[in-house]
Amino acid sequence: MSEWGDDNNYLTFDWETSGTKKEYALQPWRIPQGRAWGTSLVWLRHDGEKNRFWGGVQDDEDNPHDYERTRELAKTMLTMARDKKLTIVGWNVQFDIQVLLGYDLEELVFDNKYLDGMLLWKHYFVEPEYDANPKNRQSYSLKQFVREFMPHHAGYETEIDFHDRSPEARAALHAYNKKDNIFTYIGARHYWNVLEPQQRRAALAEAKTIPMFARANFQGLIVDTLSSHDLSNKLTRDARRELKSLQHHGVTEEIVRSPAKLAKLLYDQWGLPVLKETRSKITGVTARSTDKETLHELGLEDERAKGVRNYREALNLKTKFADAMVKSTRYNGDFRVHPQAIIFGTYSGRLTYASSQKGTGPGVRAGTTKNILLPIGFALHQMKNDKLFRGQVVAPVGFTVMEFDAAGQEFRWMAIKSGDETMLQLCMPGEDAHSYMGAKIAGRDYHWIMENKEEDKEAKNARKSGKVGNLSLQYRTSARKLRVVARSQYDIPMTEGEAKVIHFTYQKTYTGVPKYWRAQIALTRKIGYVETLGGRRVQVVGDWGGPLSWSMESTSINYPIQGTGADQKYLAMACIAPYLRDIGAYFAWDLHDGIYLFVPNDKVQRAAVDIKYILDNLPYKRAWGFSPPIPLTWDCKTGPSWGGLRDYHPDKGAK
DNA sequence: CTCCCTTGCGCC
DNA sequence: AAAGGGCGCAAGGGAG
Repeated sequence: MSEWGDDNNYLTFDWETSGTKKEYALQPWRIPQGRAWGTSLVWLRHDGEKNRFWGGVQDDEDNPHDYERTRELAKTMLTMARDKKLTIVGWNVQFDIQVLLGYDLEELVFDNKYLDGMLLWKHYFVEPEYDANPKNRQSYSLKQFVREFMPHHAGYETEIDFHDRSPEARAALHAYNKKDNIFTYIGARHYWNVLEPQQRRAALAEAKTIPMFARANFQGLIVDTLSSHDLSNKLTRDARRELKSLQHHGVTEEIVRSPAKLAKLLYDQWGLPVLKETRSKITGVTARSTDKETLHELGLEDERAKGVRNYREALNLKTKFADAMVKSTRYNGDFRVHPQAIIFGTYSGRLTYASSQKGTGPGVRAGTTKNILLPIGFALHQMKNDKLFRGQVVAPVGFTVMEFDAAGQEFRWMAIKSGDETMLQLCMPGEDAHSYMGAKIAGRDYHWIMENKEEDKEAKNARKSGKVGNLSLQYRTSARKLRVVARSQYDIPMTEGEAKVIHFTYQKTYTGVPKYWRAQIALTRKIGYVETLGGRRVQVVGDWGGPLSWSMESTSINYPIQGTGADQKYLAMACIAPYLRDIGAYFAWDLHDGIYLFVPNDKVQRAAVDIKYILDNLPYKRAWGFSPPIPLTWDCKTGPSWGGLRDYHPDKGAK
């Protein structure tokens, strides 16, 4: 696919929405509940000469919203697009597709193909965000596009009231919607035309997944709130137990929740040694750290510090991952949570999930309002990897959760990108990279470790060290940091000397990796951007001798690995989409290297084989022009809930 | 009281 | 000199 081509092949569309509360306008899952609805639908075809609009206002004071009438209008659009084989174009079209789903048009939605101007813009220009302040982030909104490219139209959205039902206001809204269509058309065409061919391919693969994400966002996830209550109570008991043994030492909830107060207690009152300080990048102010790693180190010598760590953890987990689930299901009113997948939410192309929407609520003083966060979902990407926590998310009745995860994803892409012969060999069938690294570290025989890793303690520990090394050292981690991670996250005792040995052994074993680091940095400095195997790009420009140089170098190294992982995931989703539709399965959520599906119970056995076959044989050559030198395989797990996933074995599955 | 910034921390 | 990367969310603390 090259230039934009015949304008007649595209159709833009846009919904305006409202609700019984303003905030419901952005929550399409409330449409079936009657709490949200479309107020204006417009679609546009441009024939190269002039704009041809269709659509209409869907409610005002005189003509209240009629679900069936609105549905018929949307159906007309989707049917025409399907029959004429048009590409449907939107701006953040994932949202507008959710509205279509709200009108019960799923079959027609999936009969069509989509393109998204916002997505194309991101593919054209994305930069890493070294500035943590979200206010300074690049906006990719349609309004921002208009401000930048058509400044004479900037501010066309002011004066528009989405919730005023007077016929005059609705007429203005509808006219505004027409403008949105025109700008969407101009923006999408512009960004499509300026993309390089390989960027277009990456964008198209991603665009194919848009309806899958829209459906997942719309449907939400079912929460077993009884489990949530049990978990919440358990965490309350855990916290109380910890506090009981700590309160004689002056610990309170208020102190533990405050880093400043906790530092005073730990270091001034208890007189513990200060192992680490934090320094603000902005003000340069230092503070004595009370983070988890510090508490872990202190806890090796002092039981109280260990207790503080456990106490704080229980408090945090309860709020964020147990109570938040119940709160969200209550807010949504459908016993579901709707964490919203944001396609291309990161500069590396990986997804993010939003758990809340911005809204306003009553202020403390009468007649005032304040900004609040509406709990539409939960922090899916951060959910604790523990059965009790993940078990809260269950499959719908009649369905099974299936997980497919790309085996050793980052290790394999690093092997490919670095071309390191040892790494590549370790990705071949029958090899075990962690045993190999463990053998190198311990000075033992590789096959002895592999064969005895289950029974022999020495072999087991060696492999464990090898695993930490393989997982931690791919991206320039120091020996010191390795030790902290091993001790505080993997619970592996490690001296400074041992950490240095592992650090040294890693670079000695995979000599191609440090070479890749250097080459990648040099290349990026030269051309000013980094590229993935799927053709995705990120701009890296700035002062290579300045304070951001370490970050810029890291982007150069890291992006081809993480970004290619993202490409792989989108390609995987696009390739399994037709099969999922065939068997009545659907995409549920994503976790970077894992794809989670809801599959009808009686189709699980077949799907385990068929989907794995598709995924193990993805068309990298056709899609990216790249032939992997090693197998890129996927593992399959199944279960009744996220927390209940087990490795799938065809023999057991058949019983 | 509200808003903004920082710290800490969950995941891959 | 030393430095894994990518995120979003909860909570405290201080400015206004």
